[in-house]
Amino acid sequence: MRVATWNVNSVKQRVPRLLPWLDQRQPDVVCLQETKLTDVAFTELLGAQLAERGYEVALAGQAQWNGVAILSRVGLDDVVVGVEGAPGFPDPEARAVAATCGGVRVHSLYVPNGREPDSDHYRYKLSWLAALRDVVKAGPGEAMLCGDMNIAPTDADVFDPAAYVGQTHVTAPERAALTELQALGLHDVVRERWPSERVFTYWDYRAGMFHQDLGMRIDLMLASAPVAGRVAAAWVDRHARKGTGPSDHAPVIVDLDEAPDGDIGPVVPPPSSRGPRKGVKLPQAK
DNA sequence: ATGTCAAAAAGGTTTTGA
Repeated sequence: MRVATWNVNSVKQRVPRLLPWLDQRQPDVVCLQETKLTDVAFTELLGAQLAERGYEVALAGQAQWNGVAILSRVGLDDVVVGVEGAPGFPDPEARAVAATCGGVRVHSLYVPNGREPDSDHYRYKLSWLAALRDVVKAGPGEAMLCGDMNIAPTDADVFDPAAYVGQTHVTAPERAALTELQALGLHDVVRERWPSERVFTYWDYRAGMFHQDLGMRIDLMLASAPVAGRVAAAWVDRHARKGTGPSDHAPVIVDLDEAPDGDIGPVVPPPSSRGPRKGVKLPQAK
């Protein structure tokens, strides 16, 4: 099962990049953030084209800002919009949707930006993360938190730690909130796969930042242990940040091996019942 | 020039958010 997350920075503007990307990468589950559309407008824009590709869609949108979605072609059950108990700013914002897809509780998350440390928006971010932790804690054991966390977990996740001192995304309270979330048993599967590589998911549009690879890793896929143990690949699709009309974020893609209990998808028959493969010479009986 | 992009209200540009 291939799961991806992508902050598209307006799904309306990104249609010419999103549809070819779906066709090329063939993700089974896609978490989108910053769709910036109401659910009605999203469905009018993409409903038919996603259905054609076999995706069911769970939406938590609003006009103009924010907006998240989950696309799935491996089932989409028990959809929950929002984070129970989370604050608004001051009204609730469209920042979370969860669904069970292929046996995994998938969360598409757009964590508040925080703007300035110690601002109202920053406090909102921290409260929102605390509420998210409580929801995940009460949830099932097979879970993936996917999305734009607006936090760089460590200094290795920003191009120049000195340039970010005193700015949001890197402060100790934000990192502590992320650590508390991960303390529920979640694995940062991209960092675990690439422990000492330069890996970014976001590059500012300005000043040729992408071209110089001056970015941040703020889009994360956090998997509970049973899911993390199935990770076959985990990577950032930098190609999607190139070319004409990209988002300022690249997608993150994680491939999961089949669940060990085999309740995901069709059971492959054992080799003995499948007969010889083409081109394989069997010993001849005499 | 915060070397850009996107949305919306206004307005043919400015404000807000990232």
